[in-house]
Amino acid sequence: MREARERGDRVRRVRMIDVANSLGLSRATVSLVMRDSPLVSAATRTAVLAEAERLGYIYNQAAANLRTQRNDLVGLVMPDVMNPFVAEVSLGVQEVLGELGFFVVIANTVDRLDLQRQILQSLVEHRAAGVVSIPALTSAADHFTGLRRSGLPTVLLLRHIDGVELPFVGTDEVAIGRLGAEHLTTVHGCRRVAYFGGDPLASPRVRRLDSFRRAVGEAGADWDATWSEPVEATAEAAYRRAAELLAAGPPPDGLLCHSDNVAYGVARALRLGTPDAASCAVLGIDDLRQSAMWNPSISSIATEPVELGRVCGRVLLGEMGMPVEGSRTPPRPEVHARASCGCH
Amino acid sequence: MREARERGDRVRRVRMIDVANSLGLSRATVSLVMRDSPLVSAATRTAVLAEAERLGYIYNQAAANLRTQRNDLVGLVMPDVMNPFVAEVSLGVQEVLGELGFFVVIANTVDRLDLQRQILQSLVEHRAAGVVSIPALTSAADHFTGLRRSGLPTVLLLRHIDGVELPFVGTDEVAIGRLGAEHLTTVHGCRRVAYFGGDPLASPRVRRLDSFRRAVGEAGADWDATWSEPVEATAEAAYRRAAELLAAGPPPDGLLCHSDNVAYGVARALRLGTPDAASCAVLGIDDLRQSAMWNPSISSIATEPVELGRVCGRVLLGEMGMPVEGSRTPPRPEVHARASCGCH
DNA sequence: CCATTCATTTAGATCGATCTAAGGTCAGTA
DNA sequence: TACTGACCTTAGATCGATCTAAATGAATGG
Repeated sequence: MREARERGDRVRRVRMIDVANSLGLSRATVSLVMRDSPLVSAATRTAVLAEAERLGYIYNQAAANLRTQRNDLVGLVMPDVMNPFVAEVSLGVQEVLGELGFFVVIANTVDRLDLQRQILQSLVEHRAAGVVSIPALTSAADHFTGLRRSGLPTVLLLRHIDGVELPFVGTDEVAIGRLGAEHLTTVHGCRRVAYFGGDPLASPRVRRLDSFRRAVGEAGADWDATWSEPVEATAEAAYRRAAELLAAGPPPDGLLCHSDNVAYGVARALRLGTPDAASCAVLGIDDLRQSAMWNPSISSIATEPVELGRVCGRVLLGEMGMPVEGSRTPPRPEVHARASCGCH
Repeated sequence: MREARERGDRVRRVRMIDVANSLGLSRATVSLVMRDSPLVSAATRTAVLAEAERLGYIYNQAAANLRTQRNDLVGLVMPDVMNPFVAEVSLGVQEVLGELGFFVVIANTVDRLDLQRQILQSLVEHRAAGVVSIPALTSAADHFTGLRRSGLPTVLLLRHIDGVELPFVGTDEVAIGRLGAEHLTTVHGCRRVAYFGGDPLASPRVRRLDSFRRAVGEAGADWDATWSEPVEATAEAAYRRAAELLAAGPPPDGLLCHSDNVAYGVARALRLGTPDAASCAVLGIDDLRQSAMWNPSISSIATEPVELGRVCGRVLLGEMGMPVEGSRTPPRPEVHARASCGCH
């Protein structure tokens, strides 16, 4: 054992050439075996694999990456792994790309620009095969010029950044706004409504709000600006804000919430309030799996996050110049009506 | 522009030697600048950085990794990014390791052994700096022998696998079981209790169940075996099972649930059941942020997932032979009493 | 029996960085 | 003048794979 070890407990690495020498073959042949090339004979293949196993050979990706100028790493750069919606989207991306042998990893920016910059830089320097980025909230166009120049195939997901010439995949915010307005006004006859919560910088909020407000106006219902102020998109923050507003006066009779998480907090505040508060119709967005379990069960506009992730994965494959099968259009949102809007 | 491009639109890579030649310096000097070495003069440093910027130089990590036999990649291999508890743990791990310049990424096994094997193999071949693994449920000891042999610094998290000689970090399951039993029997005077839900293979369940059951016996309360059967640890599955059991007869008067997610489903079933069902005390485990928002608000045994992640990160640093500051002992669990057990 | 084809194998260059051991400059000192 | 040490810079070997173009040997065909 002595000569096999050096520098303490560190084992001397076994390389392709060691496997080759041990069998009287060349590195090239061993390399072909490792890459499952059809060029080598079956006999050689089994001999090489057996010898590699016996010697404890471990393929060195760093060396291969250097030579081929390629890498199987695909980065999913997201601002919040705690958010069940984006977590679900990641499943779809992983499904599409993992199947083709890519090594899909998630990197968490925690919505911080400095971390986002560092992570994207790292992916560029590692010569990743591709990147899917849900931009941090405060991102500007020039945070992505480096990425663009590097030529690394990139897709922006969910949050659109004006002025960035990179492919974008997101939910159909216009449809979401319209669906929400229709459901609240036409189905439930709400006369005064608001869009509750979300960060003012988030592009989905801006677009939904616009479409929602227009559709509400067309239906002849009133717009409540106070209840439509931005609020951090967590259940706790939504609860606190809704409770404050309730203390100041009665709520609108219909609320489209920025996300199911926001709806949870709003529903709690309404339930603990006056009886007329409890009659306010609440509609979430995302339809998280938990929403059906809530009390009251939360009505929500479903956006099929997993399929959205698949679509995103396919668009990225297109960017990487690979053949793609399947839809590259985000799924159509639809209302899943439950108790919180008064449907059951 | 013509000579700068080749093969369609692909720009000829700029290398260190190009920067060096352009300034009449050697590669070595440029390399030192890129690594922020104190050996180079301030004048040379600024000149090199400016020229690198001008030429559009991008550092090649693959080449550096090959030469140094090192990599700043740390893999967090987990079975379910949708689980808010493990997502929160990941924040702690990332905090500790990210601060030291490691590139922390999350890889999702979806609790599948084949994907887990593939991901761990990939990390070994990439010569990652370290791995934190929450093993897939059906993992056996021999799924980790390859990892061990490779010498890649590894920490197992949350799920213990018998016979694996790798450092393990997890919540204090014995304390959780005891705390749960004490709260239900001593504080609320429950006479008949059960441990609800969780996968039979999950090591936390086995350990908690053991400790919980013993403490329950010592307190003189009865054990309900039917309500203690394993159930998939999702709110939906817990709801369905609890509803089934309720239809067959009255529930115990105290339930320790495998997780807050499970408690959500159980609480819903109890609330929709008979009045005596609603009086059953429910205690979750993990204390997710949402739990305070639930109706009824869910009492839970808090395990400080972020701090647990930090502890895990520190243990991994230790494995990598780096100096470590801070605690390497998991935080002590404590009961956060709310409405679901009858505290408010 | 030689030319041709096919299947398999290979030598040597190459990817782009870092490391080692040594070299050059220059000010201060004996 | 020669020596010393501090400071900065560098030539050449090296990491471990893949690629290109060519060699090898066996089988086939005329």
